Amino acid sequence: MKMLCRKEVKLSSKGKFYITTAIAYTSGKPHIGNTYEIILADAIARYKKAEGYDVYFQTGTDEHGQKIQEKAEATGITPKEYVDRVAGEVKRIWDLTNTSYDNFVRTTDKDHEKCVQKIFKKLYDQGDIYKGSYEGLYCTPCESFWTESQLVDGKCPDCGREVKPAKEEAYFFKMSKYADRLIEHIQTHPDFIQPVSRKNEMMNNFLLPGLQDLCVSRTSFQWGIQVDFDPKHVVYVWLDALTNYITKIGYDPDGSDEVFAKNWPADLHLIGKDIVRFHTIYWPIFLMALDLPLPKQVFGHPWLLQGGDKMSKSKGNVIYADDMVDLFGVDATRYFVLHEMPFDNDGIITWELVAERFNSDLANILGNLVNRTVSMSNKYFGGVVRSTGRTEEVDEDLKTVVTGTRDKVAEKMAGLRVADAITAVFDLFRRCNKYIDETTPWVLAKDEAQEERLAEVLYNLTESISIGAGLLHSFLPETAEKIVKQLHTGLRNFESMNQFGIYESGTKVTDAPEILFARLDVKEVMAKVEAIQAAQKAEFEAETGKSAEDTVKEDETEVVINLEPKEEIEYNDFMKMQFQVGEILSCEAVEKSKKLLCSQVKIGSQVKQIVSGIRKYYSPEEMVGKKVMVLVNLKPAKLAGVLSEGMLLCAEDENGALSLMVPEKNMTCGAEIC
RNA sequence: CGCGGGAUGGAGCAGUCUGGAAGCUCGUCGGGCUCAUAACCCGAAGGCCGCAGGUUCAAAUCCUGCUCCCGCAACCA
Repeated sequence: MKMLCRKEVKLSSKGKFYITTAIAYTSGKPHIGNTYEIILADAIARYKKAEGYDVYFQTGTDEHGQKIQEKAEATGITPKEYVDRVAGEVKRIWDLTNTSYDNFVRTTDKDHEKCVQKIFKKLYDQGDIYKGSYEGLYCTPCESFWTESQLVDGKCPDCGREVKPAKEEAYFFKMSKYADRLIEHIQTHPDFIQPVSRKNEMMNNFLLPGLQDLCVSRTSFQWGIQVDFDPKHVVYVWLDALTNYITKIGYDPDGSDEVFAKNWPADLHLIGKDIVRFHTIYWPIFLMALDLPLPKQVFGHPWLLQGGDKMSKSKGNVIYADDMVDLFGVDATRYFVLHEMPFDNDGIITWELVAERFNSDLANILGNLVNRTVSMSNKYFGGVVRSTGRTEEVDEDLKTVVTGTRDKVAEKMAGLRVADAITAVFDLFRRCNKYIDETTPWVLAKDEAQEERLAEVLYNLTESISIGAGLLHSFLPETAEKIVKQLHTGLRNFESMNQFGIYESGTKVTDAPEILFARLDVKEVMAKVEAIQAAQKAEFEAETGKSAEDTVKEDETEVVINLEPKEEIEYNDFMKMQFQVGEILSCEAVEKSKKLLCSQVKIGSQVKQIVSGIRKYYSPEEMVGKKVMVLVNLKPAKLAGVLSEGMLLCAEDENGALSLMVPEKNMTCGAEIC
């Protein structure tokens, strides 16, 4: 839902500000980490608007690619149906979090597709894109290319058949042609890549060693934008996705419209740190080739991580914006992601942390402040707030802090330090709480002679809160509006937020103050969280078919694993495999790997070297002396360069944890297992 | 030696580029207050800033080595 109560934009605009988020890949429902990006962009967009910029804010979805084609096939629907569904979901969540984007683009939009085709043609005609071939090892039945290292015993990892060296026709973009220009641009524009640590990463890893030409077409799948002059090719990902930033604001190789002329170049591309490379290398080079100016700034924000565990649906610990909004509300969700995200490092989100933040910051500091202030006005003056001029020295510091907050926020926002900006606003509210303690209105109320002073104190508080609410509006729009509504005033414009005394004296505040954020019982929250997690697990099981029917529903503590049944085998097939008890004589970690252990295993009178991926679960020391189950006649293979002549058998649980299979009674080394 | 990121009081983070008394929020403990949502305000405890060296008058910050974590890559026989 777009915000309605936007203040009329001053004509003295500071100029335009075009901000984009990365478009979300429609391979699944976005979790809170993805949602963070759009909320962050929204806060910046709203803030810039408040400052007087003419803001254009674009987001959307990236809907092409092999993965999506496969997902759709697996679900039994067309790719278009699939992306319609997911894009709808993405948009729903973006709207749920009250983000004020101006344009929601989809890469399946016809005008975008058409424009990408034109761009592709133009780049081809001018020689930046050329036809070449992609070389690798090809498995004909699977229609897949594999690299040497992906092969299993020299054969296709999917079907096990022979592969042969082959070439696939593909179009490539001549990256190297523009590399020098890009390097110079990066070096002469220190703000281009933010934070700076990412800039060094790009220079050292990709630009300085020399850029490879980029493959920009594929023939191995169809779900993409067709290359119109060579229909068996589709345009490959980045040329399709990145160009949304221009195609959807009116770029056209044959002549762009005035919207494009006004907004391009983008002022800020807000993206995740994982795609910095594409936005600071390939994208600028595409733009150079199109003879367009480069975006002014690319900010690669860090990730929001689930504490302890990695987010995974099977564990039921993925946090979605919907659930957060259900439990805490829209603004609390926005507050958490905006306030808790570090600038440079990854941040941590847990339900407990969100609940804690909710209570201490939103309920205690802010909500309670508004409530107690409004209540006192009602109690002592029938709700009328008036300035009497009975100032005292103690007022000065309050006013200094309050009027200084706007510029503090401005300074933080200029550096995209959104978390620090929001902290500055809360410092204002903290100062107000302290002011109440310093002035003790309830004491003044007992002395009739102090009535004028008491009125002034409450006026100062009300005025401070309305300034705070104004500054809060970019971050927590609904809350800010609720506050000024209770104070019976409007949102203040940015210009005047460093001036004290604008709240109209004599205004009557609401006589029924609404609780902005009701304190939460963390235990109750966690009980609801458990229900959410259980539901998520159930959904996962239903989707994957894993243990859905077989798991006894009422016994939730019992976790079982059901596998896809493999095809039935003959006894002879079984007899082909030779299992024996082996004794581990020695064991050491494989140097080049993090997961592998290399064991010398005594089987009968011979000793075999066996490499296993169990380092996470067993130390080399504890391996020694164990009698384990070994598949002996497996064809030897090299792992991380080390020869392995068999396989140690393990059981794997639902979390991927491994346990070696050992004989239940002591067995002689070399005993056959059958 | 695959690439990269990280390690700061119980928790979450700033500070590191541009060396100069170790900071913020939460939690804990003690006190104050009662207008308010058991909220607010004040105070205290709690850190050899991962380890070991080096540069410097001075190092969380710069340099070297090491350990441990986390992504990616590879691989999980």
